[in-house]
This record gives sequence, C-alpha cells and structure tokens, in this order.
Amino acid sequence: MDSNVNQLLKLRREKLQRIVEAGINPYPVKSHRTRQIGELFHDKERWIASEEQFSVCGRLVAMRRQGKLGFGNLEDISGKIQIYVAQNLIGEENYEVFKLCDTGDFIQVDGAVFNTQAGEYSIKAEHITMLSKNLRPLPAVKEKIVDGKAVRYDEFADIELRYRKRYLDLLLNPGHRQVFIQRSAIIKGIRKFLDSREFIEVETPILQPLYGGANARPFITHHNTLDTDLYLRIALELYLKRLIVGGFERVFEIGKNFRNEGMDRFHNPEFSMLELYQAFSDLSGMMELTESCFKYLAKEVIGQDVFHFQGHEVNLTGEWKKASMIELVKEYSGFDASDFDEERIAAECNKRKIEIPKGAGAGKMISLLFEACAEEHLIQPTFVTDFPKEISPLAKEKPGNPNLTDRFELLIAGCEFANAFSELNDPLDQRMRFEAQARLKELGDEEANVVDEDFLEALEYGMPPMGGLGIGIDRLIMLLTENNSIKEVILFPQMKPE
RNA sequence: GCAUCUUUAGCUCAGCUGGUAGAGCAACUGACUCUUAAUCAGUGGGUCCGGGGUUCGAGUCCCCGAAGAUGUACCA
Repeated sequence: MDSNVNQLLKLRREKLQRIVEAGINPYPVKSHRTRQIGELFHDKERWIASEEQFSVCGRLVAMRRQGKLGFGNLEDISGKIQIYVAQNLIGEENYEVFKLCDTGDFIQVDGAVFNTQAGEYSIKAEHITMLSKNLRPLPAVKEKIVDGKAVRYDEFADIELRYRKRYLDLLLNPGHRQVFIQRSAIIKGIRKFLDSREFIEVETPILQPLYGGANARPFITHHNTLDTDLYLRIALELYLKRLIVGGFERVFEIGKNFRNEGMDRFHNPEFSMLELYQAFSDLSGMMELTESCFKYLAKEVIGQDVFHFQGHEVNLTGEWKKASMIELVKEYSGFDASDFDEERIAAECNKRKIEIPKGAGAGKMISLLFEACAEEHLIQPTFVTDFPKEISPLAKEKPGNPNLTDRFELLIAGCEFANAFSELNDPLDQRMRFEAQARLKELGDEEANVVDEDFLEALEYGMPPMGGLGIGIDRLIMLLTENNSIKEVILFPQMKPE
C-alpha cells in the first residue's frame, strides 16, 4: 500500500520539480482576488456584458484538457465555475503553467466571463497563476448535472475515512460541509436569542480543582507548576452559579464538557453544552425559554417546523406536552410509584429485569423504570417534570413533596435534549445533598458528586432564586440538521488511534 | 463490555462451491481549440486489515487480534 502511495507521491514531486525548474514558484506568498466565484452568478448577463476583468482564486476540482485548449472547474467557498483556457489567449508560456496544473491545485485565474458554445457560463482565462501545488491526488468524485441536480459518482463515502480525514470529507462532500455551516448558524442563533433576552456570555474554567454539576467520571490531568491534579470540567453549572452570587442576573456559556465514558452515536467524550442561569426565574421560566429557543432556531435559522430524526417525524410546533415522571411511568407501564415505597418499586424493577445499583433508593429506581418503560415513547417534544430528589442533587425541592424536585428534562424522539431546574439556593440543604452523594460515592458510585466546599461557601453568601437550563448543543444540531449520529455534527469526533 | 456485520488498487466496488486478483474513476504516456461523469489509444499500480492454523494450494475455510458501523448495556 505504502509503495503505491509513494509512487503517486513521487510523480507529483517530480512534477513539482519541473515547476520549480521552469522558474515558477509553486507556493507564492501573494494571491490576488477581486471577486468570489459566487458573486459572478448573481447577474450573469450583466457580468458578460460588462466584459469586466476578474481575478478569482480557488481549487481546481476537475480538468478537461484537449491539446491547446482546456477546461477546468474552479471552486472556492462561494461556488464553482468553469474556466476556459486557450493557448492562443494566455500565450504559450502561460499555457505551460496550465499543463503543469493538476486537480487539487489552488490557482488564480484572471479573465472575464462569457458563455461557451455549449452555453456554459465560464471564465475565459487571460492568465493562470499557480497558488499552491497539490502533492497528493484527491479521491476521485465526479459530478453530473441532471435536471439541475448534481448526481455524484464514486462519492468519498467510507464513514471511518470521512471522520479520520475530515478535511477530505468537507472538500469532497458539499452536503457535509453544509452541516457545519448550519451548525455555525444555529450557535449564532442561540447567541442572538439569548442576547435578545439580555443574557451575557461568560467563560468559566475548563481545568478545575474539583468537578461537579453532573454525574459523570472526569478526565484527570496534572499541572506541573502547581504540582496538583486538575479535572476537565464535566459541567458548567457550579461556576456559573457563583457568577449569580456575584451579582450577574442572566449568564450563559457555550463550551465543551468532558466525560470519561463510553462512546456511541449520542455520546462523544468531549461535547458542547449550553448552560444558562436566570435570577428571579424558575422552572416554568426555563420551560418557556427552552420552547421559544427551539422554535426560534427551527423557524428562523433552519426554516423548518418538522424534522426527520431517529426514524421519527418530530413536529416542533404547537404547545409542547408536559407530564411528570411518575405519571409517565404509570401511563406506559401501569405501575404507580407515587407512594415511593422502596420495596414495591424494587419488586417492579426486578420484575422488569432492571438492575438496581448499590445504594439506590425509590427515586433512583423510579428513574430507571422511566427510562426502561416510558422514554422511548416520548417522540414529540415532552417536558418530563417532577424528578426524584435523590437523582437531582442541585435542584430545589418541589413545594409540597419532599421526594421530588422542581426539575424537567426535555425529551424528543426518546432522547434527552435539555435539563433544567429551579436551582437549589439553600446552602444547608445543598450540603445535605452533597453528603448524600458522597455516601453513594463510598458505595462505589463513580459518578456521584463530590462535596464542593468552595461552592457551598459561595451559596452561604446568598444566591437568589433562579432557573437554570442546560442544552446539549451537539444533539440539538443533530435534530435540526437531521443527522442520526453525533459524529456527523462534530468536526473531529473522537476515534481510536489507528 | 456483549452480539451481529464490514475491512480487496488513491476512491467506489466485483471476486460463485478453496486453484496465488478484476472493473470504473483517479494516476502516467500519446492524440485532440468548445469540453463538462469529455473522448480515443496505450501503461503502471495490490503483504486482499494484522497474526496464526487447515490444505498440494487460502481473498475465499477455522482460530486469535485491530479498526469501523449497527444494536444492546453503561452514561440521570
């Protein structure tokens, strides 16, 4: 395999040598561009009539040379245009440069636009300049326009190669490039939406002396100067809350979290998260905000109400369903867990062959029942409310029920998309919750929270009542771009070393 | 982690019940001044994912391993 690659490389290197010997710089510093290719398509007739001379730059993605005349396709970020290169126009010397071009090279073409005899809108080259020589032939993807639609042949389609060599995927598969353009637009849309609600964007530490804000195993690293271990954050929560203690009333952060866990089509070890906190709001405020934000992004950024996702048709319009976890368990399994009777609930879990982890109480078991019975049925957007306190160590107790919290998760197509609560601001209660987590940790729960004394101290100074919300950005983008794997929406997903 | 499937030329793929590899595109050489999946003629290119085994003989059968996909478990 290697020897063959080397042979292909060798030929391109020899060509490079010939270019250098001809006195041409294959990697010049200067390029000159007066128009993007896309601009030339705005009003073709006007450009043709103007006979204006353009300089365009781009990658040569196809070549059709025939003796002393040649065609090529030149592509930049804005579009693709055919170039027409005739020896009698550019001169013998410059035509030699064209003959040394390969697909994959970056070149500059100077000339005006015209229609060829076949009616193809093209640039009639007056001069060709080599901008960057390609030394490794690109995988061959051909394209034919049928009824105005591009039909592609021999697409660069190997999933593993696409992820490992993402630059080739982006270069050769315009549809996949589009996903990341949309990703950028969606994130921009989130910022615009939150800006309209007077949130400020902040940045909090990724390297943390303690990790918290979620149940997950962390990545551990080491700081040499401080000679101390640090954790990569698993959530943004505890630092953002400190900012609300500090007097900010509406903050958000969009950033990477890191969780040392398994990978599948919904999980990448590093993933993007939006978290926001709004003082003097609460759970219902977060619900309204979540629903408005999703609808805004769907309508204003993507321009769609209905999305095909995970084999379902998801409709984001209308008022979203709200139901408590216990109601949903009852609806889909017939089992009523509202009495929090540990023995009865454990028996129900056993009946359904659900493994009960060490130290799990009624609340944890209810959530397991919910996941086993109800989750997969929640296809249209559903706010699942009233989470057991036991599994919600940072959420405020639900008034009138000490077993539950004022929390929701948003489920769409059976997947979790958002998580929000009325945030716990009682420092004494928070300490007891941390201690309960610490006991779970001693029982072997590697994902239980650790006691964060510095955070508790901050709470003791006083934190206003507030709503908090987390949205998994990658999953949101999966939904809005209709992709079924998280790897399709992360530019460089985690892969095992080859 | 477990189960199933996949891995053959730079890319996309063929290769039936075992007889030491094929196509298209890409590459290279030549022809060609209106092509556009350009065309025509010719050429080169493979440790068949890796390692063992069975066999006179393995891309093909068996075992072990690797990577990937899917499902499942775990991950609220």
